[in-house]
Amino acid sequence: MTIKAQFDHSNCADCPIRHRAVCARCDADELEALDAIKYYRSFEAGQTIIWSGDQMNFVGSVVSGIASLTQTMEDGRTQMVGLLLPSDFVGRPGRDVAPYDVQATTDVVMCCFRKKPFEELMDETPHIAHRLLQMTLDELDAAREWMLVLGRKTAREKIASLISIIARRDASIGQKGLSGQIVFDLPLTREAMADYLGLTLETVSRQISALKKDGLILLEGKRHVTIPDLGRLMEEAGDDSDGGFLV
Amino acid sequence: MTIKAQFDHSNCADCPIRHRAVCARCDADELEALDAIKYYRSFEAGQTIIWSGDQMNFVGSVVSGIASLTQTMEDGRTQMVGLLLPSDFVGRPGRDVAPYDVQATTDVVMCCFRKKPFEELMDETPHIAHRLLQMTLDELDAAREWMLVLGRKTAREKIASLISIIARRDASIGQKGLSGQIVFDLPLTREAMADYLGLTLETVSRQISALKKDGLILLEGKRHVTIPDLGRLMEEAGDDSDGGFLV
DNA sequence: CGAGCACTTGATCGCTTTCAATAGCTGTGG
DNA sequence: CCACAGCTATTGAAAGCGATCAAGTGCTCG
Repeated sequence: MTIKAQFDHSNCADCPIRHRAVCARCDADELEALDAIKYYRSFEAGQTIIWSGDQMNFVGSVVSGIASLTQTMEDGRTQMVGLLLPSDFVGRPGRDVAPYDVQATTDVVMCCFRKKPFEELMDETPHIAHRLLQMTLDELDAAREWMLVLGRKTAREKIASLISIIARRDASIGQKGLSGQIVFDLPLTREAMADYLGLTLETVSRQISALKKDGLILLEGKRHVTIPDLGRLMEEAGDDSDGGFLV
Repeated sequence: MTIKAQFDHSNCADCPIRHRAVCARCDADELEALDAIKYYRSFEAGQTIIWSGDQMNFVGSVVSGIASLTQTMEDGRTQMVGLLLPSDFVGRPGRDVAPYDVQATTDVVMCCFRKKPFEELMDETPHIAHRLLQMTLDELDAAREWMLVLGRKTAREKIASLISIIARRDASIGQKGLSGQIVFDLPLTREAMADYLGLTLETVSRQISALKKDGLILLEGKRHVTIPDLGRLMEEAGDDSDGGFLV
């Protein structure tokens, strides 16, 4: 069930994702046009936002919270194929049917646009189309980065990769630095991590325990993580620790 | 070393990828503008077209042949993250440095555009930007499809997936039907397949032998494949055999 | 004819999965 | 306040799949 949005963005100027979302490049006029076709929806953690195969009648941006794109095989095996953070875009202009399940991993607020008007708007305003192209290219890069993780990394490297990516994204959104300690909460269950990494949840649990034992991460409870040295963790992930690109 | 292009497309109208490439939607004027900044380059099988980290001074389309995008870890592990077929686009407007190696898997002819003028052209001609967005979204879908393969499929399913995807793409380009027998040549070495699938070349070889023994594929020599029943092969790949989307 | 390459096949090893039991936490109701 | 259900997570033991190491085949080209 959709719960009530806990904040009212009557004004796009106040929007927390204003400068990163699909509308980032829009001028006042364009923003007004978008405003006319937008509405907010909220979802509780665990809810499915869109079912694979469903008719899509909106596209939109994640305003707050985390959602995931998931593919499922007939026999039930699942693979997460995308992690949607605030400002990420959901849906594809020009496509009617959703190819993946979209699920709210945490409580999620979305800024939705009715698809038809959005598509028309996109044809008229190059700023939107251009920004969407940029974001899609970024997602493609992230997907390809992830293919390397899925195809060639060991379980330990996969976990280290995931944790350092979450840490970097978190730091990037919160404008915190990457040097010194990084502290954050894992937004994913062990099972969701396993789905993302192509592992079982038991293996995820074991490898997290191992990283903890080796002092690469500190755990308080199940979810609260402190990274004493991100560089060391990224080495463990098999990345060159200079790789400074933030998704 | 670059070898001489074996055909001269003085005229875009004759181009074999005219209707599928980034220029697909362009009108006569736009085509002329593109024509002014284009040039052809040819590469021999095995050549590296672009090195990861290199300055990119062009973008372009694969006209003929097959190229691959590959990521490499410091210790030498590699993962193919994209397979570029005729009409596929190489390079990213707005980015200077190549993030992946691009290699010619077979002999390749590319239609290149100098990057700077292409970027300017893109800002002016929505047809190009729009088509590029479409193609990028398609590639993103393909990448996500592949994440499921890499993360959750068994070696046998991976091989079956790769062969049926090549078969479908081949049939789509050649305008051949998908019913009845499909006959084609594998454009990849066992090692390249392994790189694509996150396997070793020995495992690839074993699984191909197994599929052959089970009658799912017929082999003549090492590369020439006949698929007696694509539906059955796709079942083996773990896909629902109706999944009719062609990349 | 021999070198080089792509590929195949065999034997063994080890990592991740699978199956299974247990711990810890939260919320509910007696 | 405690007992218990339900959930998430941890840990152990055993099995299986793909990797690794190794040898050998078949083809092309000089």
